[in-house]
Amino acid sequence: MLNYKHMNKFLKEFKDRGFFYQCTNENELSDLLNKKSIKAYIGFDCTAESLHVGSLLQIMCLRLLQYHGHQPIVLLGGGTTRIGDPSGKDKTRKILSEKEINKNSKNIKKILNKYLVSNNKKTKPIFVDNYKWLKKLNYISFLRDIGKHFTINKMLTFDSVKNRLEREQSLSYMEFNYMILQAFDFLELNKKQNCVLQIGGSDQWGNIVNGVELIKRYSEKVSFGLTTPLITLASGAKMGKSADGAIWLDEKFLSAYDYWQFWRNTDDRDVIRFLKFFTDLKIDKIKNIENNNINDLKILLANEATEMLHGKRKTLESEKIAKETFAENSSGSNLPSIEIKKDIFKKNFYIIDLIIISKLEVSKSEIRRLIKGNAIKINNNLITDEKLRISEDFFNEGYLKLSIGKKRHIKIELT
RNA sequence: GGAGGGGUUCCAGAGCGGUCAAAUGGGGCGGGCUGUAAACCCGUUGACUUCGGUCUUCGAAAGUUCGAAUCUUUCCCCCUCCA
Repeated sequence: MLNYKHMNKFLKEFKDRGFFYQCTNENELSDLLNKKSIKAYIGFDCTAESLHVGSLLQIMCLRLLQYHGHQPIVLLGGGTTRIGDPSGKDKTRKILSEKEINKNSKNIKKILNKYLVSNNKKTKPIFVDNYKWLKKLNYISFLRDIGKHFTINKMLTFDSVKNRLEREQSLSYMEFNYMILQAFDFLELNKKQNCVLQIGGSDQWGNIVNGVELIKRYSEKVSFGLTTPLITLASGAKMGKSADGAIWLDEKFLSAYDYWQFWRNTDDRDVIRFLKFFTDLKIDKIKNIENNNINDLKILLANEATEMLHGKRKTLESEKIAKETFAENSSGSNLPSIEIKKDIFKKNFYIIDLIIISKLEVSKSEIRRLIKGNAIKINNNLITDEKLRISEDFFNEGYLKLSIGKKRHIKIELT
């Protein structure tokens, strides 16, 4: 075991932050990192239009890499997405069209750029798409050059394959090849970019090791693999899913305020862990504040995480809105707002219509249920009559605050 | 190619001629307690409603019947076993 003192700084912080799960050869990697700057890569699937917090840990790995003077390579899996990674999946997933994959790839790149900006040429992220080389593969020569290095015997022992077979779920030949292609990616990046390290989630271990071995056999060169643990929440749920689905890293799908709220609502038990995972705060600093008021820590977490993605201005704004709506219970000048015209009151205009217009709810039945359940408030006054007619009288200084439950609020302005 | 099993509301999974908008669990939502936490308790969870009901759902289409998620036929899709 490596002496902690001599361990490479990047690797040390990687461990201190809880990023570390497995490494193909820790000592050697540490030595190499001590000697020089390297290039390391992480692959991202292009299955969805945006990344969500499930991928955030990987992104933070790349950031940490940059911080320590190494260069991240982001591999957009335009080619492998066409195949589908069977790791951790019970079923073959649907195959995406070319157009979708390209669109996804572009969007994902945009998000990653927010996290990986760098003026330093040496740590500037390199983006590559494996479709570029995978599409050119020639089947016969690929089998001869690459395929010969893989034995079926071994491939059958990998969890991704084994699980499928054990559960008697079919695994297509196409998916079976995924790991070979990923190994080939690593080889390609090793040859072309001199990339010597692949990082990934623990579910990628098998795929990564394959790459390391392929490079050894094919090029007789040493390379490394490093994996991060699968993050589960204290509640046992998978990271990244919430009420309305995934916590997207794209403002188009999830507003900065909602993103901020996601972090603000972190389970007590996860807060310190998440500060280490998802903020740039130094470990020492985190140790110092560990026993601070838990809610202050949550706000800190929310601020740090949101600023990294959405910038300072939107973060401050989110914090302010939150403060106004939760702490002061005021109308919240920065609340999301919509406008309605005075004319609308000429006809009967009920509370239900108001909520429909606010888009906070789309179903009238659901709104009726909410009213019965004491969930609807106007200007902090509980509404119990579903036939309540809304008039100008409800507006103070030209606006009104509509609330559903404790967490959904909107400002409605009269024009 | 042969033999079986199956597709049910967000998910899992009951129902197998009327009492079925469909058990139960999970999840979600709302309320209570609190700290915008956890745990716990309660309510709710197709749409519309003048709150009487009305309309649309059980892979798709057609049919039997007073009446179908439940029966028949055809089609589509998934799975298992044998060759």
